[in-house]
Amino acid sequence: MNPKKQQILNAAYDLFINKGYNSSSIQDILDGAKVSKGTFYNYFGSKSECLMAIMESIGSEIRQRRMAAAVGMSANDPEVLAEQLYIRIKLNLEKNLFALYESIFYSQDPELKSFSVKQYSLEMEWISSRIVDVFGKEAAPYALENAAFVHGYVQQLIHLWRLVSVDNLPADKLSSFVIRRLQATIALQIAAKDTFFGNLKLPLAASADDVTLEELAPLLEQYAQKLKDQDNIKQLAQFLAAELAAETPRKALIESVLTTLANDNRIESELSIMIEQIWKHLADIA
Amino acid sequence: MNPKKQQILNAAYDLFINKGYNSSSIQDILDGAKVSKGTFYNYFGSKSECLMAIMESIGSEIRQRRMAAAVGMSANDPEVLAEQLYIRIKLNLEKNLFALYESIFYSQDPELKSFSVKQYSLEMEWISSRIVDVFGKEAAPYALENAAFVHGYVQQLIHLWRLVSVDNLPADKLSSFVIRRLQATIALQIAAKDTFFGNLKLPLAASADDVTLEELAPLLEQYAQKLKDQDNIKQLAQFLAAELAAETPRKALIESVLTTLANDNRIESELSIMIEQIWKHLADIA
DNA sequence: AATAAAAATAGACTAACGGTATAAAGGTGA
DNA sequence: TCACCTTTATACCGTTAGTCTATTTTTATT
Repeated sequence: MNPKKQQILNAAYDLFINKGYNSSSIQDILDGAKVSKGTFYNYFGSKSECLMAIMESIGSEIRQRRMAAAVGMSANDPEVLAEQLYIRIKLNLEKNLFALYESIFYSQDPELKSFSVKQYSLEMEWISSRIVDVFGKEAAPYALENAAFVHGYVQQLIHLWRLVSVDNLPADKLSSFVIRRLQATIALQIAAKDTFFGNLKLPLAASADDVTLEELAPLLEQYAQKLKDQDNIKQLAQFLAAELAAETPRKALIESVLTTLANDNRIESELSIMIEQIWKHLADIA
Repeated sequence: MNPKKQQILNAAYDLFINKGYNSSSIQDILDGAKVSKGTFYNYFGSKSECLMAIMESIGSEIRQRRMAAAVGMSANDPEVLAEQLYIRIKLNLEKNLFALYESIFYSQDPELKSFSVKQYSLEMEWISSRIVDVFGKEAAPYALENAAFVHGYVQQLIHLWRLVSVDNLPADKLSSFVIRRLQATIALQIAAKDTFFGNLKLPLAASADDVTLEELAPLLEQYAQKLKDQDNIKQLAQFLAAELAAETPRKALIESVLTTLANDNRIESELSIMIEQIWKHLADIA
């Protein structure tokens, strides 16, 4: 990453989380990053594009940490889900991201708007799929609405905590509490067959789930080629691409490389999404 | 209400819900209301003050409709709660208020910020107290966190609905669904004694609940005196104030007047809050 | 090493914003 | 007629996001 660009991102990041997005002017960013306006607009087409780059990198960090938390654990362990939930809460708290998320969720800027819808959909889709992991296939028809349950409950409990207490939010207690409530309610819901969304699915879910490992291999290869030769990640990604395309992919090797990648915090957004998809489809490999 | 002021409010209202608060300029409002800048600043000290006036009147309308929905029904009927929940959802949908709420919830403007915190607290406090109405005193320690449950769940289901379906949101089905899920989960929660907030309460709860009927009477009288003589509401409010201050208040009469007031859609915010408090304390009267 | 092409940079500039100030015009009741 | 208040129009201020252009720096090529 270009150092000037990184300077700008760092300064914008600090300002956005401390002063809020709308209240931070481009001039503030320029002063903070000690660059001029021309430099800023050389790297970002607009203020909102700068914000999106920041959000993208945060999303990437969350995906990466969540993968790291799941490595070597069984997918149906509710405590792993609670831990993964906790990862986002803690990161959001540490970096004061709530205002940031919400200020763009209801933005009028159409680019920001569609970006945030995509981010939101990804998160809901992720929670849904983890709910199916934990509670089994019979929970699938109820997964999406319970993702809403989890996400909404967490959000409101955080809001309320700030009004009722001056102490730091016990994020670990919060996430395990919500998962406990989820376990209690989802069992009853399945028994009662009480559904709101019915068969409705998120539009992106279909397309994202349909990507097979065979299709992923060339995409991964394509991504790897853009990296510099001396980058370790390039080697790993290219090996992974070749192995996925092979007649008989060696599962243990793939798992090993994935684990290494899941613990590398330099992973970019595009790659982290692919890694997650491979991980998801790992069971398909004999 | 002054016609010019009403003109401004109407124009601002239309703009805020269609273009959003931040994207609507004062000039837009002036053009829409066909008034000059001087007139605007004669009635509102700032753009945010104008927004707050709009939010206030919406809040008043919701309180009034919710009271009307509860008149003559028993307070512990879950279907009444579902109906009252539906009232807000429907109004928010009709008037496209979600963007408005969220755009001010995370505002940097300190006045707007504290205003929205107050509005939010009032809503959570209201849901909490209704939960105690419906599920009894044993639900009290869990009321606040289940208010978070209800509010957050509703919010997320609405968000998601817009992503998964092009149809109109079935707001009635949504509210009764959430109340059903609440009934299911809260029983289990009480049995398991699983609490997150514990004894923590919203700070304003204590002060608002402590207002007695005796203290309310002079406040009501004070409010009534500001009204015009020919206003029917003045007569009703003054009668109510006198009756509350009487040695032996006649419950049936008070209830009758409250019912009349609850169905009058001209009621202002300040009065509607008082009416709600009287209604809440009605059981105290012999 | 010299030079040409390309990329990065600084900063002046624009239009629009929220909000203030002021002077003139209009309306109302005594 | 007069005093008083509301409304209007408009000029003005500081600040905003974004554009444009001239200059400097970097890179590639010979």
